[in-house]
Amino acid sequence: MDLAILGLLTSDDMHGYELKKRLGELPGTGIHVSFGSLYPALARLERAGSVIAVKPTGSIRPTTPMTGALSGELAAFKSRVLPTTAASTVQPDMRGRRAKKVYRITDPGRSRLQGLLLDDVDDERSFHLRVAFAMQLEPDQRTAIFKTRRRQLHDQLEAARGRAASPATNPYLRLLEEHDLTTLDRNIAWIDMLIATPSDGHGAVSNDIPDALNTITGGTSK
Amino acid sequence: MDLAILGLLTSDDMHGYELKKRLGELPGTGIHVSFGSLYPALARLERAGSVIAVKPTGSIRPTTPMTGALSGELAAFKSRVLPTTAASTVQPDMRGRRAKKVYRITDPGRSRLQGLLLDDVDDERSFHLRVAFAMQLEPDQRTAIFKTRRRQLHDQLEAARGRAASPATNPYLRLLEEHDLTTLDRNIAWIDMLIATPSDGHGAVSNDIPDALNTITGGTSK
DNA sequence: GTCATCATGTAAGCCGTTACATGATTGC
DNA sequence: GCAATCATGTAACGGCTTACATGATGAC
Repeated sequence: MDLAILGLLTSDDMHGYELKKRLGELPGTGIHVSFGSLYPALARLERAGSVIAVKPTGSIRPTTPMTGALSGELAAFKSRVLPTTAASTVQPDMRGRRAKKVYRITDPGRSRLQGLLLDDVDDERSFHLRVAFAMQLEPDQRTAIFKTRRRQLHDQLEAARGRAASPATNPYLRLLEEHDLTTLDRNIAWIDMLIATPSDGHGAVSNDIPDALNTITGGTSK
Repeated sequence: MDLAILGLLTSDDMHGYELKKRLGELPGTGIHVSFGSLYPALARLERAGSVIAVKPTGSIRPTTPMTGALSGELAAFKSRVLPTTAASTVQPDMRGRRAKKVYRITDPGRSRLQGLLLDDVDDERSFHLRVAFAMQLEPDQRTAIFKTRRRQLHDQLEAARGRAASPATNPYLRLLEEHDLTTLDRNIAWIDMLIATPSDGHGAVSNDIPDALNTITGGTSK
């Protein structure tokens, strides 16, 4: 949750309502966060200094480095916060709708994001989140995460293959079993592609999965 | 959770510890139920009359390790248990002694299972559970569930396609987007196969279909 | 001037987890 | 007899959801 928020705020300042929308639009997952968890999370992140609220005075991205201590940074931001004036409401739709509370990630927040990205991945959703924000990581960290996830899936596949040896009791269970196996295989191949993709994006293309990579998984019968 | 327990107990009488193992072996999902939720759930189901505890006949227990042929062993185990009647209820916890509690689903429990299976499906996991226990449903109910899920995925796919129109900001986000689209497409095709599969299991064979459907990203007709 | 939408928040509660505590069985 | 595993439970806690409560803004 925190990961998703901080990851999205890396690209743009946003208020809670919009954050929720963007969260739901993240591919690969069916993340639908409710306001009841989103707003408390934002409040918590703000208290922790990972994000700050800026008034929507026309969101000019700061070009100043902001490499100070937390308190210094907060003070700096507070000093540039401007009160909402009649002038700012004169242009209603020029910069999007007027938001009550627009959040911006801080340098400590960026560190927090780094840490969260390096946390153990347990399920598909959290891995997809890591992929979505993979650009925030160093190439070798990225690769390490991909490989760790690859091993997880590989182990699951081994286990599933072992189970699949015994005959399934009914047709739907059998289809589910097969679907599981091919899905695992496919996801492993996808991760191999991720690993082979350089950050500049000029590497492998999705339709071009090398056969060489498939054999690493143990060669799923096709 | 209740669904998974009742579904598994439909095939075999089981005690909690084993239930947990079998739950983890269900294909298509990474269901890892903890004891802390499993045992209270069993107690609740027992209070509700959905399951009853049956006692092992005593002397002989299966001493062979659980690795290997599960069904045969379970059948052998099952033959050694007797239902516990109200009058002859043995209370193993008298004087603080603990005993294995083998649970068996009741007729009310089977009704409960039916109801749970017909509940709204929200995510992948719960749909996979429905597929795993699809044989407990009438063919038309089964088909209705499949089609409902198909429509969900179809809508998601439409939405994802709309989003994919705008250019992805970085290579990993783009790959994630593509993976999402093809995954949705593939899962829809799988559901089509489920719909086309009769309960006797002599219909479509999974190996016939996936290769043809795998590469398509844009062609979910129907 | 009122309705839909945008926008933020709080409270109660469900569902599951980890950590803890205990007892029974098997193998050596 | 002692360790490892099998087996059952309880307690504390955490994350997320639904339902509730409130207010601002723009369209008509």
